Amino acid sequence: MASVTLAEVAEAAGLGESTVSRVLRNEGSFSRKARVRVMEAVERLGYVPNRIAGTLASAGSRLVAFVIPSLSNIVFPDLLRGASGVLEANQHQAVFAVTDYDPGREEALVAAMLAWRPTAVILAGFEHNEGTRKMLRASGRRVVEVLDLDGEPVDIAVGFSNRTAGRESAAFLLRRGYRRVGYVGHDLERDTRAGKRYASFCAALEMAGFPLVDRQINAGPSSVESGRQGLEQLLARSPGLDAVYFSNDDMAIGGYFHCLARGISIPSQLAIFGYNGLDIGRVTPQPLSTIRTPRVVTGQVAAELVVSNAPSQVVDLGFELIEGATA
Amino acid sequence: MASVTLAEVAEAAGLGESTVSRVLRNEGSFSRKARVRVMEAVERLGYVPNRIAGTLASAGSRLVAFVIPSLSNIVFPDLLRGASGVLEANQHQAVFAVTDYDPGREEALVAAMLAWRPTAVILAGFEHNEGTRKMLRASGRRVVEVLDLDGEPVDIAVGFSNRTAGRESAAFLLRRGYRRVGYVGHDLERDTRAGKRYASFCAALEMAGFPLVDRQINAGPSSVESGRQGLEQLLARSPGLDAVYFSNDDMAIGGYFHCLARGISIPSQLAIFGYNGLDIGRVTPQPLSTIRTPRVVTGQVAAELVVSNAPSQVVDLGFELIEGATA
DNA sequence: ATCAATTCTGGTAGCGCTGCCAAAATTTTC
DNA sequence: GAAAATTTTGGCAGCGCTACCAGAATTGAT
Repeated sequence: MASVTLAEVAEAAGLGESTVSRVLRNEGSFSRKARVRVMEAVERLGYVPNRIAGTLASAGSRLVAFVIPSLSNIVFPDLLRGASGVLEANQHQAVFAVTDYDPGREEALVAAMLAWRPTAVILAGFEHNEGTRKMLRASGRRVVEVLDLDGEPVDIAVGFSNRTAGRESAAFLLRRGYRRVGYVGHDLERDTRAGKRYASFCAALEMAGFPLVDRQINAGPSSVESGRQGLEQLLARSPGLDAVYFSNDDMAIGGYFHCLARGISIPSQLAIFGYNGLDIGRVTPQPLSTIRTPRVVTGQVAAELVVSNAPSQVVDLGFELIEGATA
Repeated sequence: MASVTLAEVAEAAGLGESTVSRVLRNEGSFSRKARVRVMEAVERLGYVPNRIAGTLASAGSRLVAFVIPSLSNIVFPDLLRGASGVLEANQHQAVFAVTDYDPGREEALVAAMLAWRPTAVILAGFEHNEGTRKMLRASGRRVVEVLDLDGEPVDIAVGFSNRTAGRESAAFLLRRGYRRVGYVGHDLERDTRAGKRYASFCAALEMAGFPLVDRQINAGPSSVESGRQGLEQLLARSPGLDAVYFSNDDMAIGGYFHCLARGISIPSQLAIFGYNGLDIGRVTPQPLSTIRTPRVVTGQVAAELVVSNAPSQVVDLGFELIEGATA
């Protein structure tokens, strides 16, 4: 339990603590001989440096905190995946907490994270409590808001515009000639990015003179199952639709399965359009029409900006519209 | 950024540091008046406790470290999801790092994690470098090895037996009358749990007198796409198969899509069996035959054992065979 | 009012490390 | 070989907090 300390290593190596510290951090100057003696002692004693103490002494925690809404939505594991590679390569660690789309929890979790004096706090989108925002600003930490661009960043923002994505999705469907369009989605109050896509999608349809015909919004998180049920419910009510926009690809794949099961032919009877560009959508018998978002890259870029202590900025990574074969 | 310290709060509240500390931790005794004065000062100054310092002083980091092979395989986000709820409810934080199925990286990352003196280290399976195991044992930290049961745990193990899963999958296919069975999988060297399932699956087939006919193992991680391609390659070589076992559900769904696209009727022409029990498999036009593993619960149980400082033990959470309609 | 029991409070020594500085050792220069 | 320049080294304060303990304040009993 009482783990080996740097002082013990110094003792064993017959050197001063500062010399050992310098060798271990490979910083400042020391002789070749000192390095060998230190390494030998470290090996022999099984010394593992204590970063807690190191951080306290030097005020730089090399911890990057992620406060994310969910882990069920693939978006967030992808984000973490992109970031963790970059962080590990730069001797940083990722800490995370899950808010479950609850701004109150988010506030509490941000406070808990700040207690670790992280290099940066990375969180999803711009919709935070005023308390959260205030804490972040007062913390002196770097703040990166990711996966959205439609809002006023605290410090850095990395992502893509959900409003633009919604608008372009509508434009695409209209270009393809669809006129009786419906929507199947999950909880929009909580997932504000999905909400933004929905709002601008509807606005674009309306502007073109073909407003949204009907929508089915199911409570709870997005899922394949919810998409399948949602489409079934929507079609029961509005059988005349010629296209359906889904809140994301999980939901869209669910809708796709519903059509397969019911023999609804895609896209001639019904067109399907998603959001995210999941791998699975490329391998379905008909590739899914969707928008591919750079989720992993968002994580990478956010991590790079943070480890390099870049200035405040907004990075638009854009997205790619995948025509696919379902719309 | 010189953040507010406890000493400043004490000054502002006109109290001693120890009193403030006690109030903030809600421990030991202090008057109602002291609490009010402290809270007022905290609020006014925007004080955020420094856990780094607190941990150093009290030797209990309330950090739980996850060292996992991947974030692309849904298994691991599910594990983290289960754990993070329990940890947050108990004022712990999750830290994680991704090894990419590389034991050398695992060793380095475990060392980096131990530098934070976490309450526990949670890692996947039993296959670690000798150095990793030695470090873990010497660390005095709790160690939880998850998602496997076939091995010698360092401390605690929580999960299910991959060998049993492989064996039961084979038994199921045999019971259903399949005799010419193939396998489509991803990199087995690296994903040792998939390797164990494969080995015991084959052994069970052999014992029954119907050894595996052919297999297609593609490099790289598991994915829907890899499953689809793998099945195509396998069938090109061995057209007479009547059932295929996939290394997991992602792969199996890929195979399912291949059959849909090629008009191979399931299960009469070809049966498909997966592993994991992903949600998506329940919603495909024909529900996927698979084994459902308690991934989220594994995370919850691991976290609970850790925060309650439970004794060393092995927890078998079992799994459920889902008959589905594809085999 | 007095004394004991109880509650509350503050001073201070670390926790293990890094940063600073001065001292010691080594190398270079003349 | 002495002086100057350079490299290497070690001592110690202090990062912000908690644990420990002694002392002050309050309460209760007599």
